[in-house]
Amino acid sequence: MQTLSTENYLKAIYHASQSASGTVATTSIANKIGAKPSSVTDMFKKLSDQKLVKYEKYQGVSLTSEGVKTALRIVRKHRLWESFLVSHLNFNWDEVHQVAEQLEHIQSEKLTNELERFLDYPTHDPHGDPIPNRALFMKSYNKILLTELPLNKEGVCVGVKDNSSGFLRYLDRRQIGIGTPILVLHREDFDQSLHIQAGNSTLMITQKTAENIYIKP
Amino acid sequence: MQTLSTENYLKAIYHASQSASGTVATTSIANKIGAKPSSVTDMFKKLSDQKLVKYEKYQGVSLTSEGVKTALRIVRKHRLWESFLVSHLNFNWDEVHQVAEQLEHIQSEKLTNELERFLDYPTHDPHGDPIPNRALFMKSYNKILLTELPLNKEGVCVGVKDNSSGFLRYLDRRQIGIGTPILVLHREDFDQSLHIQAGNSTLMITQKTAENIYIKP
DNA sequence: AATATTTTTTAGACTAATCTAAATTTTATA
DNA sequence: TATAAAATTTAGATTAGTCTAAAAAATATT
Repeated sequence: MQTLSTENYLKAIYHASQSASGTVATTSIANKIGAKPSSVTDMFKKLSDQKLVKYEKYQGVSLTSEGVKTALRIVRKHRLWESFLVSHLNFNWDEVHQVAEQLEHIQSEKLTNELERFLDYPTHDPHGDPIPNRALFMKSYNKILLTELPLNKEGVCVGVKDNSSGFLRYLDRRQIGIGTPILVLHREDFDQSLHIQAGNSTLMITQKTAENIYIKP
Repeated sequence: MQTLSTENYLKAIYHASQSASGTVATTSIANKIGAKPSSVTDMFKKLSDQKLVKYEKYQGVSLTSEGVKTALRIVRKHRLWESFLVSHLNFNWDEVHQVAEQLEHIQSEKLTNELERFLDYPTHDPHGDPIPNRALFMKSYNKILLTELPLNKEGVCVGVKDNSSGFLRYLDRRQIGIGTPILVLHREDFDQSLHIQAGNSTLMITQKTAENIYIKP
């Protein structure tokens, strides 16, 4: 049985190892968790004793297969709860994260599985991230960044890289959301900004914005 | 902001002061919480510093009005979640308590209020206990124990005193639940056992059982 | 009322998770 | 490759919540 703290570490290590390859560094987890590197080292040792991570001094950590399973169980709960909050409790996609951070720690397999059934087995959460099923298996779209979408090729927004509520609310104002059809009309050579058609409206977005939007071509 | 532990103490004190009058004793809380009396004393001091309880050495505690409010906020969440689990997630009334014990600590006013709306403002949980509304106000039925229901006077089961899953499953087997119409056919002088009509079936129940069933006459 | 029993509190210790400051190792740079 | 900088670990301290054992107070009993 994990504590709240160990669950948060496992999840942070899981997410960190998704973006970077190889092992995960102490400081990167310290930043994610909001703790000092020395505390992270202590926790790495503890998780290593429990065989949830492989840890070698000064060499960072990687999740064992048991560690991955534990992390995925938490990710599964997090994303199911986010889906519930948006679909039934009138939460906006930029409001769900903080609450789901708490709900993901509730221990009850029945609860998780019944919630999944109630939601009719969703495959993706409100940010477009895939939801692990009961067997902890998930398939993600074959997605690209909006910066990589060729000119005049129709695509659909299927997710965002940056989940911060600032960015999500910005997208709301631009009327861009999961499922919005997107077409790149022009790419400005000078600053890589894009003129796009999003749904019915035409608008300009910066390179930075485009780097945080996932597209299914 | 309360911790998980202080919230559990406040709730325990609240429930204890519902049944007994006057102040609540150290040992009674120790038993409810499953902690040693010395730990309870420590916590009483802490809660007293926070002005959530009135505490005098060797004299037990009572909740301040702020303490009552905090406790009721937790009770509200507990009962709303229990209602949700039964009405939408296929939980039986004997399975909800343990999960609700975790869910009641989730901090999000929006979540609580939206859940209440989603459930269409329920007034009672699956055990017949009243749910405090947003203003923390609740009204309970004018209920009596089944032992007090006069012979041949029609009543309806509106709650149970003992919420243990053993008792609840026993009632399930007898097909007694919230809303079941009950009529006392005969009261045995010898051992105070009752012959009752519950719904369509006639059955015998012990005094102990009758003492744990609430009836609205 | 004196004594015995029970309840409650105090004192001191323990664990998990954190911190700061110092020491060590790795990585980058001149 | 030697040195500087950055990352990581160790050592020791802190906090919240708990415990045990002993002391003190309240309550019950003779």
